[in-house]
Amino acid sequence: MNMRVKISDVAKVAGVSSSTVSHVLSGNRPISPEVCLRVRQVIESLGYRPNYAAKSLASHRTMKVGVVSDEISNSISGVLVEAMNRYLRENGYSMLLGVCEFKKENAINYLREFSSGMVDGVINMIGSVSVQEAARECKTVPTITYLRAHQECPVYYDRTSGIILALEHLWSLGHRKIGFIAVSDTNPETAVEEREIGYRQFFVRMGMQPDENLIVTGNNKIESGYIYAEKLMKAGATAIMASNDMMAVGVLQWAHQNQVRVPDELSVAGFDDAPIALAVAPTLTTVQMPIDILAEKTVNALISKIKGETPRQQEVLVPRLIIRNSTGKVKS
Amino acid sequence: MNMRVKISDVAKVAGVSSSTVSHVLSGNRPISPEVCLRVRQVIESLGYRPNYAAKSLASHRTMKVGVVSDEISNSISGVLVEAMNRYLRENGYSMLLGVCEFKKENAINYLREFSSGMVDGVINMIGSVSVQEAARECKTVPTITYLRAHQECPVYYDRTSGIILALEHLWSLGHRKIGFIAVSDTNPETAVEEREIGYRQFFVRMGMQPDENLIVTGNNKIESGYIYAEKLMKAGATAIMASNDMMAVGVLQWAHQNQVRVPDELSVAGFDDAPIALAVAPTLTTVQMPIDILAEKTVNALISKIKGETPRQQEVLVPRLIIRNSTGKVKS
DNA sequence: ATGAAAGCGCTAACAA
DNA sequence: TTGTTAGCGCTTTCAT
Repeated sequence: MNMRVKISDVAKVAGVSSSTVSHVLSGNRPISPEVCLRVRQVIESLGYRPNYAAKSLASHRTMKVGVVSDEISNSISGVLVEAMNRYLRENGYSMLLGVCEFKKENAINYLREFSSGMVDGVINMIGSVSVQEAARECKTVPTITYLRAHQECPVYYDRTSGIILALEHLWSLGHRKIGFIAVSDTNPETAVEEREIGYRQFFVRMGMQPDENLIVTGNNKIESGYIYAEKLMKAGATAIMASNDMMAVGVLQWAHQNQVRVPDELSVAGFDDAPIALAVAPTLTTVQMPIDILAEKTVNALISKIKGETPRQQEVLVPRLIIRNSTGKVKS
Repeated sequence: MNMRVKISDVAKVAGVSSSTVSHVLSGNRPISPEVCLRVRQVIESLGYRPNYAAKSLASHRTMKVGVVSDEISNSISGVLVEAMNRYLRENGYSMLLGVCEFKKENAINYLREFSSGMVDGVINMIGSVSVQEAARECKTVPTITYLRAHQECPVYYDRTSGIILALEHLWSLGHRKIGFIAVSDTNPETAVEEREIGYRQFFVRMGMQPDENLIVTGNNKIESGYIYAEKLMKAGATAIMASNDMMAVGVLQWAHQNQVRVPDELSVAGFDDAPIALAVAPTLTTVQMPIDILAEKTVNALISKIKGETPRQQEVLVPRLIIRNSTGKVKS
């Protein structure tokens, strides 16, 4: 092992005690200016850096937060993780990221690993891990599960009304036969998938029976949109609402490949407002996830929890519709 | 602080010494089957989990690798980070990720933080941080800088010949006026941007002077493609080669908005083969980064370095052209 | 095959 | 304002 310079070395050279050096670094006890300066110079000249493990062992704090996510590239979760990272750093924390690749086993491992003194708090973003499971695995380490209907989650984002917002927009453009690409993943906190509920609710509210031929279930990926677009068109859809942007992009791709003009012959709407919504042509009308707010509130909630403050009541965020170029009046 | 169960508690209940428990866990000393079983049962029933900080303080190992990257969402780096994460875990390491948001200051901070006993090794993916700088900040901690021409980097990927590959393809389709969107970011290890070199080299090889009106410099983002597409078309380009996929997507977007049909009226090629290359319509012809191989070789090199093995010689990977639907014969 | 005990490098309570 | 010292919870050498 490399003989690194330690706090006692600094103390010796500076002619003070280790605890003085420690306090110069932490700043939580008054130090005379001269001593402070001298210690800092010695630290500089010796190239001293505090040992992280020793520090956290002694102080019972790591200033680290563990985040478990299924993926980070090519999806809205990456944007979210980046935003959380930003807020964590603003509060002096570093992020330890566990990427699980949709394997629950990985997620559980990360939660266990993280909570054995590795971090001060955990953010669980894994859809298949419930609030209770996360809390159980993390034992005494403060844990926040991201975006669930469950009371203990600091923020919740109402996907049901998000879908309704988009459907109202399509309806106002004259669309009546609106295809819907649902998703099967239901999180453990809600019995049924919220976006599909929104779809069904909307049509009932409009005095219509939702047409089962216009409802298909995808896998959140581009391919689902591509595959189901044709089926929905054949079923008479003049517009397609997808449960996320990736599947909406798949629909656009199918349309392009089959000379179906968007939005003239087919309107397409997505959900999330992922970066890709702006990259495709035509740009995608979509329901926006307020990523920054979600990240901030989640991080803040965790930090309060770490500090032992009593949690605030759950906040419910209202979705916003972003109208771009993939939706238009129904063809007459 | 929470009174967590520690190794001595397990030892007491199991009627053995702490060191025996430790060895049951690590497996690096023979233990009698009965003792082993008893200890494991006690561990289970007490819900014991080793304290991470104490472990690394005593063992001088963290089994963690720090990765510094500018971004993770919406770019090829996220895919790469995910791939590295996979290989690291296969080797028993966890990843500590530092997202720097293109601020060099953040990068330096992460490198310093990581190398103060927080990780066993560091992977530097920040373009503006040179091999030397990274090594300096990380002191005695083994460090690998990702994808540089520099000798000490385990893999290198020849972008110059990658561009030439794509240009040969366009040339064979009859294109002679090929616009090029370069990028200004040059990494500290190479004096000039390699992709631009490739472009210039190609035309010289074809016995032509590269036309300066057909060369513009973008910022790696979609908007650059969008902005420069028009300029390059006006300069007579029948095809546009972009230095990355995002800018190529910007060109597609401009084309779509201006009723320029791709590839009938304009061919477009990108670089990287980011996920978005498959999401757009038409799908993008591009030069593929061998992400998985790059990730594996980089991770393996770091792990060897951690183990103190002598580094192997740098490996140079050959790019591959992926022909999709955004390139076609020049219009006659 | 197992135990005893000396640290790892730091923080924080207590003393001065 | 500063120093002394007792741990933090584990690994690992040395003994047995």
